[in-house]
Amino acid sequence: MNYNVLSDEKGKGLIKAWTKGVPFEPEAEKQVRKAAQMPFIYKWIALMPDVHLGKGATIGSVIPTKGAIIPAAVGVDIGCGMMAVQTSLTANDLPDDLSKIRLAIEMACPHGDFSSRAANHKKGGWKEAPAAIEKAWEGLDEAYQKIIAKNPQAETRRHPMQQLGSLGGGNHFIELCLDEANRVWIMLHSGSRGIGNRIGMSYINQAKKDMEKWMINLPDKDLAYFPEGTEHFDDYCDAVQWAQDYAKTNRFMMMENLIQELRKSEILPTFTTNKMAVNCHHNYVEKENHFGENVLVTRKGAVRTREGELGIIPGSMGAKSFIVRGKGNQESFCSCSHGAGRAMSRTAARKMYSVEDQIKATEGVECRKDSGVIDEIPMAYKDIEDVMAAQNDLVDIVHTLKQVVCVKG
DNA sequence: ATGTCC
Repeated sequence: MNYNVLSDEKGKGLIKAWTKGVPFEPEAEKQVRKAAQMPFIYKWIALMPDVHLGKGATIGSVIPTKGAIIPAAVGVDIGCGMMAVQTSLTANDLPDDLSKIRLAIEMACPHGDFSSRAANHKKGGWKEAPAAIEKAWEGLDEAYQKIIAKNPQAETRRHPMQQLGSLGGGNHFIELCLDEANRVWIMLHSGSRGIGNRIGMSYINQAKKDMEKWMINLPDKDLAYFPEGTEHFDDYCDAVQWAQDYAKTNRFMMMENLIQELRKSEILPTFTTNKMAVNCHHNYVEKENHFGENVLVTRKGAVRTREGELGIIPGSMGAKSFIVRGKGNQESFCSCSHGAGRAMSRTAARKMYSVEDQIKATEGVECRKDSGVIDEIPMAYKDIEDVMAAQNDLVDIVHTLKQVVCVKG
C-alpha cells in the first residue's frame, strides 16, 4: 500500500495518508485528526503528500462529508487552482532577453498590489474592465445578484467584474515553462479574488454563529459546519459554487488575455495553442459519487484526478511542475496533491534565507528576486520529486515543466 | 489570500 492508515484508539477518525517518504508535521497530524472525528465524515479523510498545517483545515486534505459542509475547510480562496496551455512555440522561439516577456505579462495582467505601469490597471484589478471581461461577467451576474441579495455581507466595495482576469497576490503566479520536448507552456495559478474571499469569510463566521446558537461543541472552532437542510447550508452551497465558477472564469480570461497580448507584443513569432491541461480547482467542494453514494467532497489543496482526468501539480519558483493524468484511485476519492507543499512557514523562510539564497535558487528563471519573494524560495517547500514518488499510485506524469519566466502577484 | 487599517 502506498498510504499509511491513522485512526484513534477506538478505530474511529480514519485517515489514509499518502505521506510515505515526505515530511508530515505533528501539528498538521493533530489538526487533521480533529477533522476526522466529525460524525459526518464519509469513510475517511485522504491526505496528499504535500500535507501541511493550514488555517481552518489541513492543506493537502480530501474531506468527504455526508449531510454537512464545513466552510472553513474550503477556506477563503474559494476555487483557487491552476490552468496551463501548451503552445506551438519551442525554446528556440524565445528571445535571449526574457525580461521583455516578463514585462509583457506584467503589463497584460493586473497583478499584486499596484505595481503595474499599465494604464488600465489599478490596485488589484482593472481601472476599466475590458470589453471581453464585461462580456464574461454577463454569464456570472444573474447568480451573483441572488447571492448578495441572500448575503449582503458578501458584497465587496469594488465590483467583482473589476477583478475578473486579474492575478492577485501571495503565491498566485503566471509562468512560461518548457516541457521535456522544449515546448513552451503558459501556466497560471489564481482563485476567486476579493469576492470569493468575502463569500468564504462571511459563511465561515455564519457557521461559527450557528454552532453557538445550537450549542454544538467542536474540537476546533474552524470545524463549524452547516447541517444539510438548514437555511445556510443551501445558501453556502450556491455561493461557494458561484465563487468556484468565478475563479475558473478568472483563470480562463487571464489566459485568453495573456495569449492575445503576447501575440500583440511581437516579442514571439506567430503561435497557436495546442493543448489545454485543464483549468482545475485545488480549493473547492463538489457533489460527487464515491463507492456508490452521493457525497460532498472538499479538496483543500488537492486536485481531482478521476481515471484519465488531467491535473496540474506546480512546484515552487525554482522547481519543476507536472501535468498529470489521474489513475482514478478510489481510496483517495480520486485525488492528488496540489503542489509540493510548504516545508516551513513564510515567517521561518524569511528568517532562514537571504536575497542571495533566492538569487541562487532561481537561477535561469526570469523573475523577481527581491526580499518580497524570499518566502517563496524553493527550499521552503518539500522536495517535489519525493512528493511525486509518494503519489505514483494516484497519477501518471504526462509532462514535466520547468519555468523560464515567473510573474508573482 | 484579500482588503483594510496601522
